[in-house]
Amino acid sequence: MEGGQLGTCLPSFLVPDHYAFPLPLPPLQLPSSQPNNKPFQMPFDDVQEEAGNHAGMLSSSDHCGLYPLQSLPFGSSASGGAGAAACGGKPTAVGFMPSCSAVGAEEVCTSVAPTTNGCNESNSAWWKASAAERGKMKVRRKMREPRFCFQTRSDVDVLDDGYKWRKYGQKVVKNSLHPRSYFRCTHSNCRVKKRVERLSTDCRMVMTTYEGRHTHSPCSDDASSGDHTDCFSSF
DNA sequence: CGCTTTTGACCCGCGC
DNA sequence: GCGCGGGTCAAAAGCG
Repeated sequence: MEGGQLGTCLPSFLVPDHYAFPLPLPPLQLPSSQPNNKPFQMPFDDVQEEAGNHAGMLSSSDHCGLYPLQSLPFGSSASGGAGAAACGGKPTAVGFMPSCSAVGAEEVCTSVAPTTNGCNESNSAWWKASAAERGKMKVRRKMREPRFCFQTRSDVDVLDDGYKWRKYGQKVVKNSLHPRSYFRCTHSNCRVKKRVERLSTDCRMVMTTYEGRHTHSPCSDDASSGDHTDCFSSF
């Protein structure tokens, strides 16, 4: 079910060192048959504006396939047409902002669960909470995890980011032609979730949203991604 | 047989 | 308070 092989290039330059990134940035790799993939990322957090500024420094560094979404309408810093300029020469990215409005305006994370404490509530399968634990779930819902979202042009819905995911739900959302899929990291004590959805404006574009931080390296899950250790160690 | 996916139901937050 | 919509649960089915 996973997509193509992992990439080897990690855009660590996108991440401000003080920025509480939700998870090690996945070395996403799109199917090699899609040379024109132009994924772009968009950090979601209460420091997103700053993150955006950092991202703005690397407009020319697109060799890794990831680049910022400055055109997203978040905050006052988002200027409507900036995207076109920021993404100039990257036609696949420009023009998909529209439905991003739902995303861009969407979540701004307000709480960042401590990486370690975040998992101490746990059991190997925290989501299999008993009815008695539902109360905790409610609280958890309010406390949103840091999120990280990006879009890619790909034929496959789920990109292989080196982690192992289990699908736990799928839902048709309003104003979207395609259902949204919900995934959880299968690793013990890891609460990271991922949402995958194709844009209604362009079915080739896949919007992926990560929520939470991985408490492990992708290598521990998937031996095939062992050669990405170096990339992740930078985090 | 164990793990994953599917899918309808349920829960909860939010806007009106 | 009510309805809507998003997110999650959990049983059943599918798959290797």
